[in-house]
Amino acid sequence: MIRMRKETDYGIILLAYFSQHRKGRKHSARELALDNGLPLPMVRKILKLLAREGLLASHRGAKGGYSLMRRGQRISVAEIIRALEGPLAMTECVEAPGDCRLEPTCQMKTAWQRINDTVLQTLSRMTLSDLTDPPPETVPFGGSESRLVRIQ
Amino acid sequence: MIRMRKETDYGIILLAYFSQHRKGRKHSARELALDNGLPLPMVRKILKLLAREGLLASHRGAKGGYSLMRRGQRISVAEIIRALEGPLAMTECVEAPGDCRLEPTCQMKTAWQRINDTVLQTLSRMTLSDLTDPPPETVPFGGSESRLVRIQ
DNA sequence: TTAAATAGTACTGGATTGGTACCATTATAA
DNA sequence: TTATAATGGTACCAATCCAGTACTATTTAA
Repeated sequence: MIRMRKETDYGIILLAYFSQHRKGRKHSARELALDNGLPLPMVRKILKLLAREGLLASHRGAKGGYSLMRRGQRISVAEIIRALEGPLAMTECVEAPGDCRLEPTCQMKTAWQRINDTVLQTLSRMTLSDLTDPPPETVPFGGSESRLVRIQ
Repeated sequence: MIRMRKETDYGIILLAYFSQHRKGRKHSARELALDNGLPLPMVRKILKLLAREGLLASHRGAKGGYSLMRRGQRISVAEIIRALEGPLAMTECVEAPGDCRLEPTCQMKTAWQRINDTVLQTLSRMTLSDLTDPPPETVPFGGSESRLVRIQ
C-alpha cells in the first residue's frame, strides 16, 4: 500500500488552499475545515503541526489564523511530508542506523538508502504550486529549471 | 515516515538471497529463515505470498522448497512491493477512485495520481539484482537501456 | 471584558501489523 | 506403505498505530 497518513493528505489539501489564495492571507482553522470539508479537530491538529514545523505562521487571538510562510513554488511535497510524518525512511535501517538486529548481516542497507534517496528526490522536485497548477509535461515532475538525467 | 512493512522488508531480503544463488535452486523456508536470521513463521507466510503472486515457484513435499520464477534482473522492486502490500497507492483516491468523500471538491486527485506514478516509476526501474550488485552510477536508478528525461 | 482564535496535551475506539499455531496436503525415500 | 519433510490455508493474538475528539490555557482584537 504505502499509504499516506490522513493527516498528511489533509495537510497537503490545506496547504494547497493557502497557496491558491493571496500570499500573506490569514485563514482560521474553522474556515479551512468548512471550505475543504474536513473535520475541524483534525484541521486544528494539523495546522498546529505545520506551524510548529515552520511551514505556516500562526496568529493568535481573535481575527487570528494561519498564513503561509513561503510561496507555494518554494514548498516541496517532500517538505510537507517530512513535517507531518517525520523523515522519509522506508526501512528502519535508513531512519535509525544500528538499531536493526539484521544490520550486521543484511546486504540491503545501501540499497534501501538509495531507494530512499531516489523517492525523496522525486518528492523534493514537486512543489505545492505544481499540485494546484499542474505543469504541462506528463513525465516526471520538474518546473522550469529542469536538467537532464538518465532514467529507465 | 512512509515505512515499508516488515513483511515487505523481509520479502526483499529473501528474494535477494534467491537471486544471489544459482537460478533454479530450491530453498526451504527453514533454510531461508536460518541463513537470514528471520523468524521462521514469518518467512513461511511471506514465501506463501510470493508464490501465490507468481514471483516464486513452490515445490511441495520432502526436499521441496521455493525457487525464483525469473532472474533477478527481471524482477523490479515495485513488483515485489505490489506482491506483498498490494498496489502502490499513496492516497485513497488513487487506489479506489470514487470512494473518498472529498473527491468531488478536492483538487489534489490528479496531483496524487502523478506523484504516485512518479514514485512507482522510480521503484519499477530498480531490479532485484540492482539491490545486490549496486550499479556504479549514483543518480537515479536505471540500467543500460536508459533514456533521457527532464528532472529537477 | 468578552469573544475568537491558537497552544498543548491527553484520551479513545478501531484498524493494522508482527508474529504464532494448527491442521491439511503433497511428495520423497526408506 | 509409511514416516517424514516440506508447502497451503486459515485463524488467531497482543501490541502498536491512527483518525478523530475533548479540554484547558493562553493570546489578542474590538
